[in-house]
Amino acid sequence: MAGAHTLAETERQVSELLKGKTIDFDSMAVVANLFRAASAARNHFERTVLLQHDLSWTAFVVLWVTWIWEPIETRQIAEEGGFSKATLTGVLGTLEGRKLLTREKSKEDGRLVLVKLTASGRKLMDKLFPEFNRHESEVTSVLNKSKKQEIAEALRLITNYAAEN
Amino acid sequence: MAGAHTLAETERQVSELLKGKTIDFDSMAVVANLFRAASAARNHFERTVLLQHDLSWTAFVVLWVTWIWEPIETRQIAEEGGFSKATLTGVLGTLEGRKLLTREKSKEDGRLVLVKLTASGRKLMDKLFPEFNRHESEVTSVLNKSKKQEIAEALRLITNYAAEN
DNA sequence: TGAAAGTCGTTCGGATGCTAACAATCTTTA
DNA sequence: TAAAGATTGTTAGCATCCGAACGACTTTCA
Repeated sequence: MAGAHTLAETERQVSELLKGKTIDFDSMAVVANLFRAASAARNHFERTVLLQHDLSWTAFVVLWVTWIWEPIETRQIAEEGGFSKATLTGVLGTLEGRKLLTREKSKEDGRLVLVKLTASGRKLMDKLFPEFNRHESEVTSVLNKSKKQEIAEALRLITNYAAEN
Repeated sequence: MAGAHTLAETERQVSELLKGKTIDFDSMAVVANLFRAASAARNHFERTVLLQHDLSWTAFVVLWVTWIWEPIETRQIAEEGGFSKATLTGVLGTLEGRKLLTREKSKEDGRLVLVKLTASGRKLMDKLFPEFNRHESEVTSVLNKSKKQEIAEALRLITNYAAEN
């Protein structure tokens, strides 16, 4: 990642290509860097913590959300994780096969499926999450505490806007 | 997207699960919201601007990078876009089939392939990018100008760190 | 009450993405 | 110069992901 060209060069080229038309460069920079950062961070986590536990990114997110909120309905996992329910079905199958979690029909509503971690899954996350969190600290170590809080809040605003429109 | 639980609830649960162990919540919030925002924004762009032009996210990125830097080597497209060269080969095939760009062997170095937009591809981007940029403005409209610049810079720092480690 | 509408998780088919292996080409080295 | 090594784009095989259609179940409402 980390494009070979600087942002300034990119802006110069874009304004050259669109002479006359008005472009919002500040917004362009936010969006471009948002995707770069997410992609680079995901690659970093996959290469480091996740690979040694043989977990894909999505599998980790599923375990994380379940670990925090179990018992949890599958639709909630999909919503929190940001992927489709079709994708989730496959990942749940894999993780269930590895005995890291269980699926169980809800008694109150026969349409729902409840997901829980197994003892083995819980043991994994007790070890894995602190490890993952250390890498989160590393990756964001270029920012101080108040900056982190600002960024998190700003990203949350973007998420809310984009999800609702 | 936009998880059903608030950040505060998540933090409370995590600290309950990991009693005694120290967790860096500020960094956790940055990373969690980074992925939420990227996913929500990408979905938003795909639903709105990209769908009506029958372009996938990756296809759009390829066109965008090529539009700005043509003629450009394929390895540069992959680097700027953040995907593998194998992925790029497929997307280039699709876009070449739709006559939006061309591939051409380099004369200086027989291993390289140079990519250019066709007149039709250039016409598309002249129209599409301003449209896309209006949506970038919208999605980030919750931030003022100086905030946008801060966020962009912070994300760039994260990208650089993650890409190098 | 009972039929229509809504919601849930799963399945299916297809698109997308990656790693590893490969052939073509260039560079290095002795 | 000739062989070994490095680099590039493509291919093949595999995993992941999504939208649409579906069956099971619940809710609505007349």
